[in-house]
Amino acid sequence: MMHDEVVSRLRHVLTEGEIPPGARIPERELCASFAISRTPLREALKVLAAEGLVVLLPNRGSRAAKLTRKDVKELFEVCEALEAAAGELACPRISDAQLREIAELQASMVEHYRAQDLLSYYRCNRLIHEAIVRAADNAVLAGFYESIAARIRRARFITPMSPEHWTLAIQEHEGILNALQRRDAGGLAHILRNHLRRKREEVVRAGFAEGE
Amino acid sequence: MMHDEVVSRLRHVLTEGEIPPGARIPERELCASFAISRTPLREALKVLAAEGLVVLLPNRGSRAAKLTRKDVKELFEVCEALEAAAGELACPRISDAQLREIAELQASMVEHYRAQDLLSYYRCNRLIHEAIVRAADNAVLAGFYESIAARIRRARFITPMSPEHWTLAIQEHEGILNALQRRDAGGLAHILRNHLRRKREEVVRAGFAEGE
DNA sequence: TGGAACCATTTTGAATGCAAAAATGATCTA
DNA sequence: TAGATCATTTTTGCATTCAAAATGGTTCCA
Repeated sequence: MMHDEVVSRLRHVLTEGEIPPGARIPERELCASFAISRTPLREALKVLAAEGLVVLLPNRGSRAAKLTRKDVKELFEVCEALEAAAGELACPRISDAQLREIAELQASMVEHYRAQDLLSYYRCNRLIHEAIVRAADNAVLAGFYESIAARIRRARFITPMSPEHWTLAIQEHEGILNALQRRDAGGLAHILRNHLRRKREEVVRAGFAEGE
Repeated sequence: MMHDEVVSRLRHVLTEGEIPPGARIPERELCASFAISRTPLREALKVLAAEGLVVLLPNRGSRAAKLTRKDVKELFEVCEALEAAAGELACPRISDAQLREIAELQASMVEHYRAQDLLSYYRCNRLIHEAIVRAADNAVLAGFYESIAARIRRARFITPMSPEHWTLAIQEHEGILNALQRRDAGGLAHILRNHLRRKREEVVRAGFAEGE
């Protein structure tokens, strides 16, 4: 198995919640389940520790990182800056095909909203944001965004969504698509910032705390 | 030796130019010079590969990453967003002591400019930018900034600086300090963006290319 | 009975060993 | 002599091993 694949799989295990935040990471079990030895697994753990998904306690093993309130605040602050930058860069760079793709995603997202299908809604939402970042055509930015998003995702997963927020989020997304289509970089950046700020409040309000 | 220390030392070896970009990383030599075995060194290599300082070629060892023109462009684009965000966040958060510290750094930087001491100037410049990021009080942002700056630094080190650019940079820094003192978040973000954009042009103009 | 001290077990972090892949270079052929 | 082929050496990636540290449990004594 490729090194990057181990990192990806481990990241998936951590982000998609199979190991809850704060829990010990069972080195031996994961070795068995990935069918690799401790060496490559430990390499992957160090990489994810550098990313902030894992905390390494010297001589006491590794744990899935907990998100403190401050972490959430910091992650959202940076995410805001990155998404706004992505939006600004995407406006002049986005292709018509990419624009169509986002419009389609937007349409199905609205469908899921109508059907009150939260999970499918989240999936579309995520795909749209990722598509915007991709349209910015900046690998460094995309990497950082992925890393931030992975950490935030866990927090968002556990927050319920109030009907008002949901409606508002849909409206904001209309604005995002609109700004993209008009190639209004400044406007898009502004909307994305507000969008993120609201999401952040939502997460924080949801009484979010995994411990400090 | 602590794991993080190996990463730091290796990062230093790579960024401060002891191993030129594109060069093979001599695993055995580094093991000897750090007095460690291959396992912890390889762990550090994977971490730095995730950071983008090292490229791992499967079964063909690791090399110090080369910066292509596109890399430089991408790094500066992200750096712009991060520094602007840092400036915005720093304005309401910066303490008087931190402000004084930056003012002092600014003063000695001007001194070095007068003395045409480029190296000392660079050092002060770097410390100022780092101080602003620190004042933003956001560990995630600081981590990303450090990672970006480490990669950019090598490019900047090899670019000479024209007298006009240097004078302009000094002027921009006056503006930066001024905006900080006035706690003008928007203004500071704007100046930092321009400042970075100019630095980027400088680097690109310097015929920068380590290869594609 | 409560707690401290001690020992066995487990876990961690790093060195070493081993098999597979790549680089090197020596030989052979046209 | 140039190029190809194959054996040798080196390097890489991973599994295993080993020492040190932490954990857990038991015993012993106040």
